[in-house]
Amino acid sequence: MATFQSLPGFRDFYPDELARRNYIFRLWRQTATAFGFAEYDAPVLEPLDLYKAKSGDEIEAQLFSFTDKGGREVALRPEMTPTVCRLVGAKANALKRPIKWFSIAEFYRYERMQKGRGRSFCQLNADLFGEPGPEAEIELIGMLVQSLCAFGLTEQDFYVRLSDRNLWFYYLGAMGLDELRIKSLLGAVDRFEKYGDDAFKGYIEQFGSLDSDLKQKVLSFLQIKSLAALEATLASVDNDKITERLADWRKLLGGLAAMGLTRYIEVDLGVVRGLAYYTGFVFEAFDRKGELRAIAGGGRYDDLVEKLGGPTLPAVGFAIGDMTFALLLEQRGLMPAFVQAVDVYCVIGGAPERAAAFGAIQALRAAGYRVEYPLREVAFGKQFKAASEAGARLALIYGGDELAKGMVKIRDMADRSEREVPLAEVVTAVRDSLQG
RNA sequence: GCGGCCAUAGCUCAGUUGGUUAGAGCACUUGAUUGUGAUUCAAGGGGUCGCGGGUUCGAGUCCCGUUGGCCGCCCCA
Repeated sequence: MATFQSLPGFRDFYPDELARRNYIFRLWRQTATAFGFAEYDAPVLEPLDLYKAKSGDEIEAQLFSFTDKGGREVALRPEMTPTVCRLVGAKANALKRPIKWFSIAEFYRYERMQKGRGRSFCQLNADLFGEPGPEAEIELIGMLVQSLCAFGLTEQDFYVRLSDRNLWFYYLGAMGLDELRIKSLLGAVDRFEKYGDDAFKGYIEQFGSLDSDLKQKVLSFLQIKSLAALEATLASVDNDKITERLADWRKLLGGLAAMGLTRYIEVDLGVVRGLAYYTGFVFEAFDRKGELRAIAGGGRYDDLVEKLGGPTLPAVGFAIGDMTFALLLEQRGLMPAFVQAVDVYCVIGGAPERAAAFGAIQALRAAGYRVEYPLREVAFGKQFKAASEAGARLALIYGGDELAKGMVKIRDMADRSEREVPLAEVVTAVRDSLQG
């Protein structure tokens, strides 16, 4: 047993695991780039206050935080949103709108480990700043869906639940409730799926009682699963904000429909997301089987840049975590096997042949081919076996017989055919063989 | 922070009511094989049985603690 282990909840990435992570990152990056998002990165370590500012003590308890040698209170980043707000806020006036940025980064939370959750994990974060209308949500939800579809996932595998905190506020506000009561009720809505009626306990403790008519209205609102039902429920409420908001909904759903994404989207007012900084549309992606925790989540946060000291700047963002996502891909058999196949394996007879082979090996590698050869003298049979195990498409045979004629033998590992080419023409011969 | 289950080789696991020097398969290395790759055969390396304490003539095995892992609760940005 090794003396040292990685810290609890942290992951080592051995080559095959890193290959899988790189695969996920590569398709995420490809997708984000296709959607016109620009990649950024920032420090892993941030001032603790950056996270204290926007969240409460519960959040702070799950931070990897400490005092550095200069006496600064610092924390490993638990999420990207405050950081990206800091970056955008600092240069907001110089950045061309809309600002579309993404990052793929590692985060740290001091939490108990669970399936799909560790103390370190990676996320794709995408954010769009400067667009107050639902056009921003269309862009981000479209990208979210494609970030999952890029791996072969379909509407059979996942769906996106779409909801709106604004409409909740307008609806409950029109009934005369103040902000405090509305926020408490939203907390209950968030928990209702899990706890049923017990979800309202907090509200009752806080405000003494819960009017049964109000409760009925909340319950029927959170069960709304379509735009039509939403419009029907709100038809009786005469309120300009609600009318405008329903227009936003139509624009958002219309845009997503035009992108062909309707089959991935489910309107579901039961989703409100716990986090306080969301201010409008919110959305979460889940696996259809309901076996895993949320795959992705996001929403609008129009006040956060300003709260963190920047200008007023509307924003929408989402994040996908790598752990649950990788579990989903594995469950659906969509995680490819990664074999680091080489293009060419050089079979080398002895010391003089080795010297001759090295020139070609260097030239082929410089030309971009993956070339391997045995570091030590090994019997021919072993070398062919090694070539085969390395997945080589070609074997270059530097043997005494060939070199005596000024030739190299090229063996096609798949069909076992062989031909000889002059030493000086090895690179072009390899190129021809690999292209053909 | 709370609860359940678990811990023997790199991996998957055997290991009898507590009894001599702790095993298998896979993987790895080497050889059979000094010019031709998926087989086969042989040999080898690798374990203070997670760690610490206790019971016992004797502990991988029983007891306590601890650390780590898996799963769930709280939480989930």
